[in-house]
Amino acid sequence: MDYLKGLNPAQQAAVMQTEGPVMIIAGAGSGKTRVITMRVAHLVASGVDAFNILVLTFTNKAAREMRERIMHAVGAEAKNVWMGTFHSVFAKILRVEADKLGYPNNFTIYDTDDSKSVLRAILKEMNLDDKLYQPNFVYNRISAAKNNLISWQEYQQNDQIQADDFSSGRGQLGKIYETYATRCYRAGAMDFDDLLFKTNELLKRYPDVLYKYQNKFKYLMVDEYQDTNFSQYLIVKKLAAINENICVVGDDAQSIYAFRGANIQNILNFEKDYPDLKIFKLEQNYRSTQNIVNVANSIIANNQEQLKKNVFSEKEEGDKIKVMRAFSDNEEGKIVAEGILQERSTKGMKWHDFAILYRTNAQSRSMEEALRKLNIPYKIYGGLSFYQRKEIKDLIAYFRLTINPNDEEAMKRVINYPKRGIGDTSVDRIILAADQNMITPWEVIVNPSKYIDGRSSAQVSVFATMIQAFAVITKNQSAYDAALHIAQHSGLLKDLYEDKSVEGLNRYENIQELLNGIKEFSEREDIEDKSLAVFMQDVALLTNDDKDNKPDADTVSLMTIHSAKGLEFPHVFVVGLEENLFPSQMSLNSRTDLEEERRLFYVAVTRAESKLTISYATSRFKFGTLISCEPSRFLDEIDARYLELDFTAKPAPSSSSFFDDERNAWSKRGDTFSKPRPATTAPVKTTSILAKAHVPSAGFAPSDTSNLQVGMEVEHERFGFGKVISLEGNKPDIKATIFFKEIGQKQLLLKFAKLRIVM
DNA sequence: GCGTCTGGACTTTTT
DNA sequence: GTCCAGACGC
Repeated sequence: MDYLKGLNPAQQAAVMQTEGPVMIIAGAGSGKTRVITMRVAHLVASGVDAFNILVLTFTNKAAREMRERIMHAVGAEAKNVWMGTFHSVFAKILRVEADKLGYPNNFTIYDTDDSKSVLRAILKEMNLDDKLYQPNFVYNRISAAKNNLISWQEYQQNDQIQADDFSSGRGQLGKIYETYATRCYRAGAMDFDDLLFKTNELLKRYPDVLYKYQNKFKYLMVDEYQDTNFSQYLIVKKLAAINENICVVGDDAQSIYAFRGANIQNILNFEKDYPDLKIFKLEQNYRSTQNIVNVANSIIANNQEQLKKNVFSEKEEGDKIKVMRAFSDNEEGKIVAEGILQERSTKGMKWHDFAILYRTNAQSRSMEEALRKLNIPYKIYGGLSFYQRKEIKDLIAYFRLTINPNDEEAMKRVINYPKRGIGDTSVDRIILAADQNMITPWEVIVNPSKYIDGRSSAQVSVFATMIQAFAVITKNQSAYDAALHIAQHSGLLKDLYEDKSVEGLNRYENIQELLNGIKEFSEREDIEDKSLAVFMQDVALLTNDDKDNKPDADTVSLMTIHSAKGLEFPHVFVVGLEENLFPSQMSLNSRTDLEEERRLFYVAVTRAESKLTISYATSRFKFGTLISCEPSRFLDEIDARYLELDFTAKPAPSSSSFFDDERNAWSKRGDTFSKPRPATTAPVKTTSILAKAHVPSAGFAPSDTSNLQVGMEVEHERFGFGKVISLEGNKPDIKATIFFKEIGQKQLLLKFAKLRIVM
């Protein structure tokens, strides 16, 4: 019972309660991962076969870390525990059962780019306005439907949905969904949401299959349960239905994926599903100082929807939370970088003790620049992953097509790369012929002369023969030999080799790196089938941190708050605490969204172990223009006694004197952060003299207009002063009718119009 | 069919 | 400010 050592009573109780439904509400930093791993260890130690345990997580990283820790606790037996992300575990099951749903076992997994590309093609074919039907929007709509287990048939038959779509002028969405689903099916492809959607279909249509897995997975555990969507919820519920040995772990306060369909109700309502549920609350935070925990508590207290809990720390009180103000995004970077430099030398800390967390990826730029200037080593997490690089996707597309020749997206990607004289027109003809003859594009490609006229059909045949040859090699040789052969004989390696630019060199190296990765795979002892097809099974599900994973490097970490979930750092900087940025302006329309932003802030704050610094800038570049910013409402929500304000930052010397006015204005302000700033102190933007009817006031700068209200007075660069008469339309496309004193009434799209709010 | 140019969109988060 | 898709010209 070694594993019980060092656990507090609540943690021990949660570990020991192995039978029946269990919910563990785990506050931030309360040793959640430890409890899960020890619980698995305990199950194995008390005689449960590791093969009968399923642990579901949301990220590969969480799964990997947990497996390592369980290995540490119970040894090699840990390998037999089924453990992985929802997507990877059910992809694995679907590979076995795919034929029941009419899919090949070697089905392709379409990533988001593939899905959007399919959608773009469909929108084009249907001749739909891509402003009204933006691929992003359509994708999210279909994704939301799938996550709520609404098939395209149900989508089309649902009166409520249809009414919504028609009233927004997007009546074709149901048809698009249908075509998209059919197209994916034809290509033998599932998108991310399908992996869950189709699993549900499988378990519903085949009770015997359900029964098989219910008996296989006698013990289920779900990490980050607050992030499950309906589709995931139902899979878990079904699998657990016989044994009811289900343990979910989560923290409602850290639910930050509602935008992806996560339903916080899944955790809030868990009790209703399992009346004899045992609930354990882990409330002691072992990570952070009391001040940090208190600040976090005071933030989350502003949310209405939450499970009551009392997170506390018995660590030292710690430093107060420092709030820094900068005058621009660049200056914010500078004071953060300087802060790190100073802290490191005075306290003897390492670079890797620091993390900079931001709301949006775009904010990394100013941070990077500042860090580079001071020669501070850093690493950006998230962002473009290795597998999303163009050259990697190209080579992988060859692999995909070789393994599943019906993979239409892969085909489109490589049929003319490197150039082989099969242009867009030919590709369009191939797809058209496939549609007309009710066959797949690949069937056209293998027999082009039969379906499309002469000119490019010779080249198409050569291409087909090449891919068929790749397929033979892939069947008979190891993953590495096949991959190398494909890279060489497709011409891709040569094409990259000939590009001697810095980026070209880089791309070539990346391909080498991918091939090295495949080589490692080919040399692994623990896998029987070392074919390229097996290597490819998980590739679509891999992300950032699976590659270039060097935890030993001593660097400052930069990442979005979302990707920081589950991590901790001694000193955390949370930057960009400004209205419309954090909380994001997309979240300001509903309480639910705003509460999610607040939980996000909670997550950010609770990453810090001993020191937390928060910063905001009073102006920032957005879409290439300088706008002025208000401090975030979240700052006001923090109990002031935990804060220490540091407004010593000096404006950059190049700035003009208005900054002094600004500073005076700020120093006069009272206890709250968010008092409306006087309009006259807007930062100077040197405007070109396009003014004709109107000369803009000195220091004219566009305000952020996302909160523009009817009745407000505004100034337009050219139209002069006016009053807002009405506002219509939704979020990004709000149209304002403004009556200008000099030129009369005008309608302006807010996202384009550069308006300064006068009052 | 291919290369270059340009207008428009993007900036909320990711398996 | 940057990137990409689509348009245009060769």
